[in-house]
Amino acid sequence: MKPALVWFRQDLRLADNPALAFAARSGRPLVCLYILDDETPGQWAWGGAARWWLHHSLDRLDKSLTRHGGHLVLRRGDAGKILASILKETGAELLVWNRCYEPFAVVRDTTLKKQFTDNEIAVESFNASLLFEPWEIATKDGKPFRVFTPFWNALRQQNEPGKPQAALGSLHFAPRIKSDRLGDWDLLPTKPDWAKGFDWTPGEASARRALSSFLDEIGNYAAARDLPGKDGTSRLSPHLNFGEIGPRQIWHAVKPHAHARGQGAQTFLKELGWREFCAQLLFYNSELPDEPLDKRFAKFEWRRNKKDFDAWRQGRTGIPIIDAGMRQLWRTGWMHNRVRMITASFLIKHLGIHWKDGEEWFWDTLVDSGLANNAANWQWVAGSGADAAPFFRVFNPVLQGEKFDPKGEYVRRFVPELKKVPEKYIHQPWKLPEPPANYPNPIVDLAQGRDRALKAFKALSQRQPKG
DNA sequence: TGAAATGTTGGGGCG
DNA sequence: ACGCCCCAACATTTC
Repeated sequence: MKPALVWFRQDLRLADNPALAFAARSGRPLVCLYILDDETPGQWAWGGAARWWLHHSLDRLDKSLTRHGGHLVLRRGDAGKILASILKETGAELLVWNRCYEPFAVVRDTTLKKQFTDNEIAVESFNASLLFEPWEIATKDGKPFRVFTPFWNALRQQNEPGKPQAALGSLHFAPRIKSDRLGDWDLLPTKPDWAKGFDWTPGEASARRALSSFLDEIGNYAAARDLPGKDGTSRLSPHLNFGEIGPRQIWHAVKPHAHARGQGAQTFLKELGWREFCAQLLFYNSELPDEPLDKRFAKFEWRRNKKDFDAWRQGRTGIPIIDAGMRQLWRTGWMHNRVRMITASFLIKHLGIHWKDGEEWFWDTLVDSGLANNAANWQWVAGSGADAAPFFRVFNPVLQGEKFDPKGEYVRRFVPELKKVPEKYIHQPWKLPEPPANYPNPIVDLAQGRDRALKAFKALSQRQPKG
């Protein structure tokens, strides 16, 4: 029997993997392939931290396949060319994949499906990375939603998302073919090894452990998730980003907790809803990562200030909660969600710097930098996105710090210069009679920054109707 | 998934 | 005892 080619992309798992399951059930010997395609995505090829994750995740996937007697074939370059050559090399007559929803991926995959089908190759694609297809959740007149709450209500009125597929028994594989060596892809940092502080274990098994330990604490999620000094979030995002675990597996594991006391499970399911909402926004608005959804923002005059931007990136703005967040990001490849909102608001509003600059930095430094989430959320903070924060909503990083990191645990963990600052001043050390000499003064006066932002954004909001 | 300014209320001090 | 003022505490409005 001719082989089936399984093209892995953002579904680096064996469980609940409909494409893999379909290929296995076909009875054909399997060729499992991952292509590092940096050409198709253009600017949005995986950033540095995501590449670190990808390296380890591919390594884990290969080991899982090895346990089943197979291996993962690695190739690098334009996906279409590589697929064509492997189809020829192996004689495979069936090609399967799980769908990606980034606009460039949709274009590529649609073209390839037609091209290969025309050449007598059976091509099947599946949904492994969303609860529902973007086109399955629509308004009464069939349009995509622009506001989260009605989107969420519509999602909840659907039948339950499909149950995850049971784990596969045995797999059998086609003879081994040539593969790149993972180490030759240079996905890991070298010069400075900035990933040495990453406290993550990529891979499907680790994803499942993360889910299971999160479920033990999910009752506290509603309140604990806002406290960056606590470990109250699921930390599933990078696992989801590469599909080491699927949203349906998570949904059905969390659902039984949704009737217990406390809002934890419900609140968390809603976060999965935001993920779906972002995916839909990008699916229907291909310009989302690059252009403001609200066209009034197209001519907005952002400040260009390299010095301020560098201070933000490097976590030396002189505002403790901002610096703690930016340093957590650089050191661990991840930032607590509450602090993502605060740091993003500070960059956009207090510093007046373009949200795209922030978006690109997060893209490069986050291990969970999904295109849809990253773009939609930056635009949300900027006020140019869907269901966006109004322009006048400016986070005060001092108040946010006092509210959500009242003892300064989080700040002290990532900003050692402030370790000894008393609680009262931990979020505004410049008010100390003698501020720590090795910690910078604020690069912007918070009241002035807020004022400048309000003026600029107010002028913009009066310009013309939304586009 | 804000913050600050402004308005209102009501208890207590005090003449 | 009463009215006046002060000012938390809370609510509403505005940016």
